Amino acid sequence: MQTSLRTHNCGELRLEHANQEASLCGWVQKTRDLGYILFIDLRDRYGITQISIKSDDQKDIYDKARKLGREFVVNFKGKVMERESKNLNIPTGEVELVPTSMEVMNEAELPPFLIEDETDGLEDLRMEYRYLDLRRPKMTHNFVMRSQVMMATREYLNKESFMEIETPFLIKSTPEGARDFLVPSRLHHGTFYALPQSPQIMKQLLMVAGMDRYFQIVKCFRDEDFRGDRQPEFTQIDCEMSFVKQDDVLNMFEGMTKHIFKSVINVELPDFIRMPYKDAIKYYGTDKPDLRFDCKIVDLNEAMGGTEFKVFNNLIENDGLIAGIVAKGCASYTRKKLDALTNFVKEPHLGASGLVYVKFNEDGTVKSSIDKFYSQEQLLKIGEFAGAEKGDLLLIVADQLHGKTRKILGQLRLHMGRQEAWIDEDKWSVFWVVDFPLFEEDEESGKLTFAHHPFCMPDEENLKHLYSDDPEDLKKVAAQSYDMVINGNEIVSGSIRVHDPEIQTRIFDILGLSKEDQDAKFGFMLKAFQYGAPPHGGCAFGLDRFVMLMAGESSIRDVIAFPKTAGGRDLMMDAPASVPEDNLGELGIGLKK
RNA sequence: GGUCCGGUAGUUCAGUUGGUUAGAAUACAUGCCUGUCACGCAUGGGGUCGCGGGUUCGAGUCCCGUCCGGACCGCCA
Repeated sequence: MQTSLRTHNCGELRLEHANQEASLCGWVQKTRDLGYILFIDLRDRYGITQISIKSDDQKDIYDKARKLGREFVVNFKGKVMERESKNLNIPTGEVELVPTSMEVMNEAELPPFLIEDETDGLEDLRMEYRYLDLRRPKMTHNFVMRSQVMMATREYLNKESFMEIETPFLIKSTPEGARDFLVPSRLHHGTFYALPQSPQIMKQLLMVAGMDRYFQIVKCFRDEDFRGDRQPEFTQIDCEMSFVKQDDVLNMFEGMTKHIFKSVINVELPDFIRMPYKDAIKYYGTDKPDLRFDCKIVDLNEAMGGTEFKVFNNLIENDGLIAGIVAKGCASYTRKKLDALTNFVKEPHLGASGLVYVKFNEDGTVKSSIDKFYSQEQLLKIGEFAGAEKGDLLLIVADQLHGKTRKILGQLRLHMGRQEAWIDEDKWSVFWVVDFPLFEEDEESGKLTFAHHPFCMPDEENLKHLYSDDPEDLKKVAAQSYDMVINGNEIVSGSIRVHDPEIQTRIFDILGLSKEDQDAKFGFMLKAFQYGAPPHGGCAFGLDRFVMLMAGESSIRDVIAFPKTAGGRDLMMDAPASVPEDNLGELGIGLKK
């Protein structure tokens, strides 16, 4: 760490350096003046080192140092000494620097919040003074980790012959999915560039261009409403490979993920399971299950019939779905707790009509909300069917729509997992979900849309169904697409792509895209495919979320250097902002009054 | 686009049916303190109660509007 201003950084001095001369530069985090002695915590990116100044030994420095304010930038030169009383909580805690000289390199205004791990500032204030927030050791650590993830990515992909190629940010708007950010063209009034939502089409064209293996750590832009975990601009590790089948892609990026985990946080991940999409939905009610705890959804239609309970009988007759989860050890739940769970599933966004509970008490008795309709024996049988043991609580949801029942139970499962602390925070759940459907039917409207994006290759087995006009046949078509799920978060998404212009055109047709639209939006792509497109596929990692999980943070804002608020504002530079009317005129734009 | 919560000292918050001089903690300043590391003790300074309008003898408090922040729904192939 030697430079012309310092010999060491603030994180590296140890007992072995005792009695050596050292020069340290950093920020004053805190001073503790005991009268005869003054302690200063000097901080930089690497850590904190204590400076110790006695008033009788170093009167001049002591008097000057007492006037240091928080966040002053200071250089101390002196001798490293073993401390009289050590602080084993920090790596440098066995030594301190006893200075023979002090230079204030820059003074600082009093910062608006405490620049320590446990800050008193709320998020908006931290955003406005982001450069101060980033000085906090916790934040610094997140960005060290982010950098390491990017380095490990490049290291791995470089070894595997991937090329890093930049693709343009000013492209054509192709509103296939989310809203585009638009950039007006000054030279061609009335026309607009769009910022890419992802380099999807460009990377496919790079495969047509014969680049064979491409990657890019790249910003993507989406002009949707934002959330705590969603930003208008975010970073993807975007990857694509030629002459591959699905397994090749899965193996490659499973390897990369293991490499990153090993080199950044020293975790050895076991081989990833590959869970069919259908199973994910069936057992966990979501396409991104958190497998750090078990608790699968159990279908109960065949166990719940044959009684006087009309609600369930009707559902069984009409092919509805009754299903439940077994909450281990929760039979002792009070009325209040059960009511809270009922309210949870009844919330509008889940919309359950109710929640049935069956308590399998430790003494062998059974208590349920459907005691009126089911005998103890019947309930015990149902419990056996569901795999519930003494002390367990069976929670049952039923709805005509299968998808809805499973979604509710999936959410309830997660809720219980958090509430009962079933999730082992030291554990990692990393695996692939595969065999997504190509098309998805909205259960309420019955409309057919693509589940992933329209460039996914149908699986070979069901390719023939693609040319059927029957929606039921179309729904059988699976896509060669896959997601990597980490602790219940979709971190990677990818597919084998369509490289045959005929199949691509057919998929656009099915989606109801007119020939004119196809030509206007994707003509250049369809044309390129006529000039020898290789079979290819790839994926994209959501870097922000990936780093967030590794750093143990709950918001991607904590791993993005200068993030925006939920309203899409940058509080530090105060963007977006208005521009002078002249500038708009140049662009051929007028504002609505 | 919708629903809800919030905006009071540098900061985090409290502030009773509308009623004297708007409080606490922390931060800051000054002094004291022989080893602190959340140092301790004492004293002190610090407020356009987001902004605009209204009701009222009187508004931090009630009403309307507006701006900002947050949570959630829709949206996010």
